[in-house]
Amino acid sequence: MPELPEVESVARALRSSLTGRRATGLVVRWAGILEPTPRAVRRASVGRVLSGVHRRGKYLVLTFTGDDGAVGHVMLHLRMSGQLLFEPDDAPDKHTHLIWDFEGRPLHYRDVRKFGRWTVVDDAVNPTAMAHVGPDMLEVRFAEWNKRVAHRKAPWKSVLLDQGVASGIGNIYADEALFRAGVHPLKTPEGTSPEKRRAVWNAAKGVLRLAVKHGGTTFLDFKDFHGKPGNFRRKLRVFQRDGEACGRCGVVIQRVVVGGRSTHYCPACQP
DNA sequence: GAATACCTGAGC
DNA sequence: GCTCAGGTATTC
Repeated sequence: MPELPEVESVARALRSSLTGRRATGLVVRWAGILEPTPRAVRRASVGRVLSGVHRRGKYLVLTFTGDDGAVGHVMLHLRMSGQLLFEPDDAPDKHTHLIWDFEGRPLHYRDVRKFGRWTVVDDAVNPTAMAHVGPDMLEVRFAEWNKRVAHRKAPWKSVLLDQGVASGIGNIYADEALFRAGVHPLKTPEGTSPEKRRAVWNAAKGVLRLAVKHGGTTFLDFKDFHGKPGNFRRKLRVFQRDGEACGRCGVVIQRVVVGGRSTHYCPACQP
């Protein structure tokens, strides 16, 4: 579930609670999460101090520095259901796959669907493994983003979800951004005026920023670092509101499938 | 692009 | 029992 705002909330929590602390142990309960191997992840991190947390789109890179100056980088992607819980009240359950120890303080990684990955990578900011990931949606300027989308013939919905164009938008915020911009999800960037493209860029950044401010959106199981849900859900205008009246115009919100993803829009506000 | 694969759980 | 789910990589 986690999209850019949810991952940003995780990044901030890691920075404030764990940077400067040493990873003193790692219990692996489901090894498929760790790439290329559990041993490699352990070697990159355990015994070293967490010295940096970088985020680009939905990706995090944690940097660990040893007393000898050696450095390891571990890229983390939560995919659909990954959660990081710091000093949780709940005991580990069958979905708790990793238990990190930071000098006596436990950090649990839970992931019901086991899609998330922790991968040893070669750099904090531009790892080879992220070569196909575009600039962060909150960072990219309009001129650069416009260059990347202008000639695309795929539906807007698919282009917003393409992490190679710009990274961070997922299914929820793609629908919300297009609603706010007043653009139909099946229209294409190529067939959209530059002014309207700017409106999409602006709406995407706006909704992401607002969601960051509200701690993200909780649908199924997003929990923040301290086990609390995000409270942006009540701000959603179209996502999973098909069949309801649009809050702006009263017309019934529709659901269609675009690129295999469920897509929600108001046919009147998004012509 | 579309289908499929990776997984488990919720809801019907 | 079947369909769907906030993501992404891979394969026609």
